[in-house]
Amino acid sequence: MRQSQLFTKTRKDVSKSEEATNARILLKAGYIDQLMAGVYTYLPLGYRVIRNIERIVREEMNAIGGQEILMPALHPKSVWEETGRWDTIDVLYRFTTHYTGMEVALGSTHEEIVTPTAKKFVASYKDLPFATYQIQTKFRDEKRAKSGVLRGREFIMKDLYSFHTSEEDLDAYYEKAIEAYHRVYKRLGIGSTTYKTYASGGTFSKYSHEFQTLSPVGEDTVYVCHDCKIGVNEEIIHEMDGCPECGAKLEQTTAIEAGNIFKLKTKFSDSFGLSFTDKDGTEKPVYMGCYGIGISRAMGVITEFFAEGDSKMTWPEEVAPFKVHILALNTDKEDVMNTAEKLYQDLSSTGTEVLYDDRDERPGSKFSDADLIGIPHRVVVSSRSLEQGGVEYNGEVISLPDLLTKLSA
RNA sequence: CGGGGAGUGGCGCAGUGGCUAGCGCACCUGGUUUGGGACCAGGGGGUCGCAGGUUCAAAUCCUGUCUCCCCGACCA
Repeated sequence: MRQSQLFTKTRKDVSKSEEATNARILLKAGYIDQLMAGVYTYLPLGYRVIRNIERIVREEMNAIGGQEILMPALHPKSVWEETGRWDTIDVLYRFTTHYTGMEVALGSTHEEIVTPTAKKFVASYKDLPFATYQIQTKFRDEKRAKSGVLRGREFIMKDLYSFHTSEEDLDAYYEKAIEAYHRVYKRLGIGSTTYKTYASGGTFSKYSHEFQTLSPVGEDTVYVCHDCKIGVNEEIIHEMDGCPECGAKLEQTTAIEAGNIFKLKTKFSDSFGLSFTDKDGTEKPVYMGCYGIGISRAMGVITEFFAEGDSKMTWPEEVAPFKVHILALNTDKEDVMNTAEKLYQDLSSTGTEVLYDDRDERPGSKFSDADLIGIPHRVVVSSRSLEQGGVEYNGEVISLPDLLTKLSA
């Protein structure tokens, strides 16, 4: 894309009252725009990041058999009454419609929706197991939205639900999901600091698991073993005598919750009467699991991890809005513009995603904007580089053919 | 929801009762510039969050209200 055509611009300043690094970087770089507390528009650059995160998550969910669907965000009161959660989830947006006086909710999670749907298709052990997921906007009436996109009232989330004939089958799938989650975080660039963390199982089971990205700005306190890359959530630390995997002493730190997986077992199956007839002819409840990843929060976590101050950022390759950023420095020089244009065309024709800064701006502005936007590969085309026989990449001048070989998709 | 801070051109800010509300950035016109956010000259853009009150006079004082940010509590 030609940067001159991008309708957003970078901003030199954002309000000093906004302290969160992810918010400052993403606002300054023109990735997001705030509508109200905890509610943001994803602008072209930001939405490209969101779609890249979604793509990675989709690929890994598909790899463990997840079938993608899209459920409603608008829910009738009745399904939430079935589980008794209409009155107990305080973050649930509830309201009465104007015309019909019907009471409805905006979805904060979707067990109440997916379970009745599954019931319509599950009758026999032959119909199980399966897993289905969606990537959708969730609504949660947080008492206090904060930290930029890390805790919003409206956010994008992937939620996968699995359905099984037995607890053993659920357990086996749960382990597969853990591996898939590790692959997701690795591809997001935060694999090395995202630890599987033991957390309270709530009413469902002994433990659930979170995926916690270690961060000084994290709002969760976790106790970690760096050798095993395992953590223990604050709420259950009293039950642990050390690392649950190797027994070593745990170190206290802060982290951002990047994912959360639960064994729901039969809690929701029981509420909705989701059962199947087994081989022996007896009726049994379906075992369920649920597995969440905050997509928009992941964008914030990645920003926090890769930002340097609030003016410099480098996106990991797979999530970056573009792979290559071409800066044409001397816009009044025909040979510079011709070379940059050819490079832009050649790279684009191989499928490489390129942001081409063709704007009539001074070099300083272009460098500053590029630092902020954070595209991982930067190519500088200038009179100086052409005199030296090529373009600049990674601090050295290389020829166009060599560059194309390196950066072509 | 408790505590704190803040709402003033598009953005960031200054302005503690008294001229026609300023500054930087951005924007428009002309010119000079071009390797780390250029410079000169000229120009446009504001019911000072909203509502009420006090006063000869309110961005400024008082009351209410809305909103944003931070801390805490909360976070199926």
